[in-house]
Amino acid sequence: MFSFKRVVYTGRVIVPQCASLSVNNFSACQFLPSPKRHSPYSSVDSERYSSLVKSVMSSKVSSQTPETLKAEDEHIFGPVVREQTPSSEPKTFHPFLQHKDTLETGGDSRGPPVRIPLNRGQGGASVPSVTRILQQTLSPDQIFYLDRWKRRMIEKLGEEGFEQYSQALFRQGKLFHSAVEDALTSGGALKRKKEYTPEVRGYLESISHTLEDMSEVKAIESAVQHQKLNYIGIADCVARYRGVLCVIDWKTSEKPKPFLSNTFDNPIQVAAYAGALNSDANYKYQVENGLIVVAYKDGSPAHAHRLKSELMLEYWNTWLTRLEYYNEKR
DNA sequence: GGATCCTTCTTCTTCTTC
Repeated sequence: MFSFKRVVYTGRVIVPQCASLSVNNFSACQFLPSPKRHSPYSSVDSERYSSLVKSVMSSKVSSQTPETLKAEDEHIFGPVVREQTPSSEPKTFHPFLQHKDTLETGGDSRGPPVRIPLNRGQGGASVPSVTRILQQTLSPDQIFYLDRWKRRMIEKLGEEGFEQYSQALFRQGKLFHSAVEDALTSGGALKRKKEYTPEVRGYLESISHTLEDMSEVKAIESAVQHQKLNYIGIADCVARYRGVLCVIDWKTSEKPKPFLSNTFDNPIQVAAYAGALNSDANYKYQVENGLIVVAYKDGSPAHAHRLKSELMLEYWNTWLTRLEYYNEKR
């Protein structure tokens, strides 16, 4: 095998023509067999070039990161006059919970779940949605990594292939959502496997253990609106998970997401829905907790990330800063 | 009927040993 030391030893960086190679070519040449003795590079001052080797070796495809790009840009174009990015604390405080008298229990109603349709009648299209706001207030780093991912995918699949791939991801997500909806409205019981299309079978198997922990489904695909803060959204589900009332978001994912930190802005989305629901007169109860369920196509057990009330409050603050940022930008 | 909306997804990478 090739150890790092050996790569340094083969020391391709010292060859001037290597400098003109693309990083791709460079990474290909690093895997050339390394002669153990009498190497023409053995006299190389490897210490002197170690940082260069390190920087080139630090990425298979590109050593660029948001930081290096920023530094590079500043060097070439001078310092950037940057748009204000969201701070960690919102400027104005808005309560996450509203009327404390209706807190938690959510009453004793055990009827069928509600499904409040989105009514854009009065507010019109001017009321922005949670996904729109999150999409438009991504951090520079998020934009960088998403762009890079897209670029690489297009290189691999071509423009058309990438379009099809994206559409397939969306279609799977939608099918999965409606299958879960179906299962929840029929009392939490999944149908027999055969009754689902192959596209969603694995995902449903993946979440089956979480459905067992679900009870008292109160709302499904239901619109929420924050009158004061002026935003809308559609919450996937409100139900009890292991006895705790939660706003629940179902996600499908190609990659495993075992940690909450793997879910990017999903917790902010859940907190935004919960905060809106708590202020929305259509709902006669308050929800303090959240749940993100990440389902996998191969049927492996879904990851269920619980957002307890303290954490929800933190994400609520993050949401408020994103919302402020969005409103300032407009 | 057409247009628009909400949502559906996508990021996280560096280190150098056996």
